[in-house]
Amino acid sequence: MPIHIYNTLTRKKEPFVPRDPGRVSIYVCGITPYDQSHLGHAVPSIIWDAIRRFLEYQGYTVHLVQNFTDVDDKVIRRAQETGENALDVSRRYAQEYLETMDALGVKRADVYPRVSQEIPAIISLVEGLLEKRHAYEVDGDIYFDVSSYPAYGQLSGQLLEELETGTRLAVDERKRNAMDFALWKSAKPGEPAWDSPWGKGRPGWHIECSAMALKYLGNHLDLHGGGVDLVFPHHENEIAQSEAYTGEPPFVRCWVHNGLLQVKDEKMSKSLGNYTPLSELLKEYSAAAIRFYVLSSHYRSPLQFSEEKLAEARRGWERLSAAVTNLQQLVQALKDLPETDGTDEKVPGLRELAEAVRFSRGKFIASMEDDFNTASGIAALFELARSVNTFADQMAEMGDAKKQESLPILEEALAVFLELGGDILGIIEPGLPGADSSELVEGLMDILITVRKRAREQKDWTTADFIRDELSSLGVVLEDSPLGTRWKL
RNA sequence: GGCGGCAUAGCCAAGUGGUAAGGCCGAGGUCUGCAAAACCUCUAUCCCCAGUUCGAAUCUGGGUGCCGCCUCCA
Repeated sequence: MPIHIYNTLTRKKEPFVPRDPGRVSIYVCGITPYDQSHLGHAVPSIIWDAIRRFLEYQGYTVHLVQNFTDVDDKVIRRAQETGENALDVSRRYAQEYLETMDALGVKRADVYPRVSQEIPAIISLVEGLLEKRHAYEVDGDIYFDVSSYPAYGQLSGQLLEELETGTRLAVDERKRNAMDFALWKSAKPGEPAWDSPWGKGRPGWHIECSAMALKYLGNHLDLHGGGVDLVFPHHENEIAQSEAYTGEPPFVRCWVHNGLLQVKDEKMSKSLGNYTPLSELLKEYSAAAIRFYVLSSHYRSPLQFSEEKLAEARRGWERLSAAVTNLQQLVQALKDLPETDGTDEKVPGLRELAEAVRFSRGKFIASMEDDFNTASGIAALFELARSVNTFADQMAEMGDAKKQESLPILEEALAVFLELGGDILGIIEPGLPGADSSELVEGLMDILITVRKRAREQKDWTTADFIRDELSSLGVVLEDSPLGTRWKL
């Protein structure tokens, strides 16, 4: 099955065929860095991270570009409030954004272009549009003439006439058409400005994405992403100006929009002030748990946020996560077993386990191929977790030979978790519990567990429970599984 | 007013024609010295109405409710 992706432009799932075989070009609308990042910003980052990793897993070479709109009304306003230089403000928040995304395990894009660094590309794009009479100048401002581009409205399904009558803002009298939008704004005092053929000024809002996308990814990108709130007017305008400029539609082969994060039925946004900074959330929740929460619903659905929901997601994630670390420990223990001569006897449940491994991998891949259905993919991992746990429960009664016989299948199961849940979704963290603790700690834990084991053998429950309780108060949990005692922090 | 989208159990959430994945919470059970973990069992006919069909959560029409966009926003 080829990958199918829902294309906002056609409102259908379409087979994914990249322009160049084996290579995928992706442009994702980035943030306007004027304040702290919140979960709403992380949603597209996490989603696109998963998409990108999946495409790479499938063998594609991905070229990912994500911009920073660092020259913008809000950045300027913030700078004026704090008395800073606008570019210093955006640089600081852009840096914070990148660090936060790192903390969330989001792989970096190949390029993070910034408006302030791309002025020449923007100017030449505006010049081209003027030459082709898709734009006009009024007092140092340049506007895009929407009437010059007949397909305007194709992405959002809006008709130009309807848009005009529905305009909520007072229309600038100097514009030819109410929907015309600024490509270039003449300089105002105190604002960052650059020289241009039309005097000092700065780019309008939409033009930068076209300029950067065309510059870094060419005239026909494979995928262009962003939140649904950007469909109109931002992406609509991007299409108009890009295609008017290149004369080679389509600018984008497939438009991909994610649903918005909502808080109490409103979208989370800086302007509504209903957000928790990501830096705060990351103190409470692991990156993997946050990713799990975001990826446990489909990317196009709106996602309801609340601490309770995040905490609920974390409980689910913990079970999955625990299943994997237990499996890792089990595989390790089996490898340490003394050599046996093997056995001809059938290992009960092993065939079923092998089947479950095969099924889960297949279901996961098929889910991701079907419009990146991460929710369904995660379900496949849970199903495998249960199969593995069931099998592990049965292993207590097996001899060493049968246990060793099971090792290859268990390793395969582990590989499924690590590759699909780990490498692709980033919700499974490899590494055994306490793997980062010192050898001394490891050694001491072994001693404590052995002492407790001896106490239990002599039914000295007081000593056994004392060890467990004291460790517990230090945050170390002991679990007596049929295959031995394991510990975790 | 216009344009998009959504509506599945107490909660979260998959599922686009064949008789409801998965997770959380809850109840009962198995295992265990106890605990924890794990496993097993149980909990929905899919917002309403009409229609198409042998058959619909899934398609069509009409309602109702909610969200997003039309102004900066991922």
